[in-house]
Amino acid sequence: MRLAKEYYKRHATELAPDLLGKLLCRKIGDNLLKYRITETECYFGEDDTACHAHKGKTNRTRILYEEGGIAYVYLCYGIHNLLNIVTGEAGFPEAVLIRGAEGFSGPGKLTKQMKIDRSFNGESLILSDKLWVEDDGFKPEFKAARRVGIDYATEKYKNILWRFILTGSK
DNA sequence: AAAGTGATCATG
DNA sequence: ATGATCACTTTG
Repeated sequence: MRLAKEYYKRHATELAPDLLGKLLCRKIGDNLLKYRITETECYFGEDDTACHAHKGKTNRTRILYEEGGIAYVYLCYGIHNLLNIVTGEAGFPEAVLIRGAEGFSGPGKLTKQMKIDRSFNGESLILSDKLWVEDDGFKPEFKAARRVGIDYATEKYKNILWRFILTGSK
C-alpha cells in the first residue's frame, strides 16, 4: 500500500535505509511502472556540507525545507534529473536521494527510465496519481557506505555512512 | 581519463 | 551581465 503522510515525517537518516525495498511507482498514461528501490543516500540539514541546503535557503533549495512527502527534482551536470524525497517536518532541510532501483543503476538513468523531470519538483507523493511509493512488506538486508560525488564536503560529512545499498540475498 | 551539458549561485 | 561549480554518464 501507498506510504502515507506520517511515514515521511521521520528523519531522512531513518527513512533512507527504510526506503530500500519499497516500490517506486510511476504512472504514465495507462502504463503503471513499479521499481524496487535498491540504493539511497541521505542528505540532512544545513550542517551537512554535502546537502544542497548547507548554505541556507535559496530559491532552489527552499523545497527541501517543506514538509516531508514531496519530491525534490533537480538537474545535475546539465543533463541528469535526480530524484529526491523530502522528509521530516517543515522548516528543517532533509531529503533522501533515490540513487538506484531494480534493473538499473545510477540516479540519472532512473529518472530517464521513469520519465521524471523537473516538472515533478514539489510533487506530493502522498496525493499524486503520477508518482508515489508503495510498501509491500518486503524487508531487505542492506549495507551502509560513504556517499559518492561529494568531494567538496568536509571530512566529517565525506566519511559519514549515509548511503544505503540493498544486499542481494535473503 | 576526460568531456559534455545547463541550471544554479555568487560576483560585479 | 558573466563565470565557476556540480549528488552523472558515456566514450575512448
